[in-house]
Amino acid sequence: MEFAKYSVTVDIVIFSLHQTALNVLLIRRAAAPHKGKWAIPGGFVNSNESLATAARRELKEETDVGEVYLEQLYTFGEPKRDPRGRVITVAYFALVTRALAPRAGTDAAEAAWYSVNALPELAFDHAEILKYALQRLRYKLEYTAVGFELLPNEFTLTELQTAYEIVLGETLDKRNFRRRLLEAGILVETSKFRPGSDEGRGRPAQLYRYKKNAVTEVKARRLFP
Amino acid sequence: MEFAKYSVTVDIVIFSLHQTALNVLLIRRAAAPHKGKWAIPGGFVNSNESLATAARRELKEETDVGEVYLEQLYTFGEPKRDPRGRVITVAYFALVTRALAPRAGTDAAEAAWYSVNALPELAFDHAEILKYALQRLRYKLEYTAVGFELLPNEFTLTELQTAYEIVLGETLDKRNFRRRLLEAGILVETSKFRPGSDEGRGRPAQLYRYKKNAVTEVKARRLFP
DNA sequence: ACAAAAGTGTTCGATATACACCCATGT
DNA sequence: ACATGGGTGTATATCGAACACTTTTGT
Repeated sequence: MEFAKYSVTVDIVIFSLHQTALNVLLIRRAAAPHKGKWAIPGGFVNSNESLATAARRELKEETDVGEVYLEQLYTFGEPKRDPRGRVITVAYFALVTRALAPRAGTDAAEAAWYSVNALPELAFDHAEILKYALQRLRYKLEYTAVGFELLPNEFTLTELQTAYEIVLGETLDKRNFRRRLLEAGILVETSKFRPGSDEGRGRPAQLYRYKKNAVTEVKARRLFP
Repeated sequence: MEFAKYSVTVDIVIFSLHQTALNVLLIRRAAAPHKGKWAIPGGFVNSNESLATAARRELKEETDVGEVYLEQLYTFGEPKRDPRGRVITVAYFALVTRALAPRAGTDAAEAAWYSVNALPELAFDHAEILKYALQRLRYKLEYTAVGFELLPNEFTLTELQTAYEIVLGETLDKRNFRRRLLEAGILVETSKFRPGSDEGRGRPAQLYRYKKNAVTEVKARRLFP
């Protein structure tokens, strides 16, 4: 074909919860351009793999996770966004379940979790990508049940509520929260209990799991109006 | 850079209303591959233009429209989706205001509007793209006020309601519809009236315009729950 | 006068919100 | 016994759904 060809990358905004903040995984660039600056992890798409496969591969390179929630976000393709030449990036966002030790990939000097409330200056147009991802995450959380993806397999209702509160940045009413999630029919109660989290004080909380495919089931039904 | 490069195209799902059906603009391919098959219009991205600019340019090549609603939809990049080699396409969807005579572009033998209820067999993975676009349009219509983009500048409330009914595929209550849209504060009434549409019979209807930026204003407030 | 389409309010049920106390456990 | 966090119900306000008649015009 006689038409111009461009490099294509996938960049992945990886969200996770640590303590009381929503975090994103960033890498410090080991090479030019923007050497030394923090950036969203990503990489070039191989010629035999689909975009989603490339995203999943990059995700594995950065952090040891099994199944994760992964969704295509938006494609950024301004002509000058990369000084090396035209690079079109398909951005994804991922939700991972806990603070796994991040690995520095091949072209990264370092990898670290950053709270979304205290981000460093970012390379390329990554600030824009991240802003967009955050907006989408908040939006999705209100309308669907992706919140679980940020928690381990089994969790207490308080942990789940806290996760929602951290991401949405507002407090929620405990009774209303529990009623809504239980009535939505996306939770399965287990018979296990976990002792109070603060030094074992307090009444043990029941552990729940979520139904697989719950995310799609709840679609279009607003969870927190 | 030492990495593989790929062709990048933009494909645009152009929606419009004709009479009683939601239509899409399709072109018949003049060249291989899939010569003679119907396809979504699109083309290669030039090296100096952004993705959105490329989409807008292609849109103008296919149909003479001024301002239109244009939104990035999704990026499709399966390795084998185009037999010529790896082609990644950034799909957009557009809403245009009336049935402008479509023009056959450079690589099209023919262009025509097709009802989304009676589509021909489509080239490449375009059936998938179109299905996705339709789903997104319906979703957007419920949550935001994009419906106007399918109508001329001035319209009657009945016309607007009909547009919603056609796209959503269900009938709506007249009084509830009017109340909701008027209360949403996105309509401006004009002092003009249009004589009854069927041979001038019936009471003339008041014409409305919509506020610019209305689409973003209504975001996140569900219009038809 | 009649046919055709525009326009207009109210009632009822469902759902969201606001709110405070008792329960189980560890020390 | 007390400190800590888990768990539960009800009353009120708001919003959506259902529903039928009057008005204006052309013929």
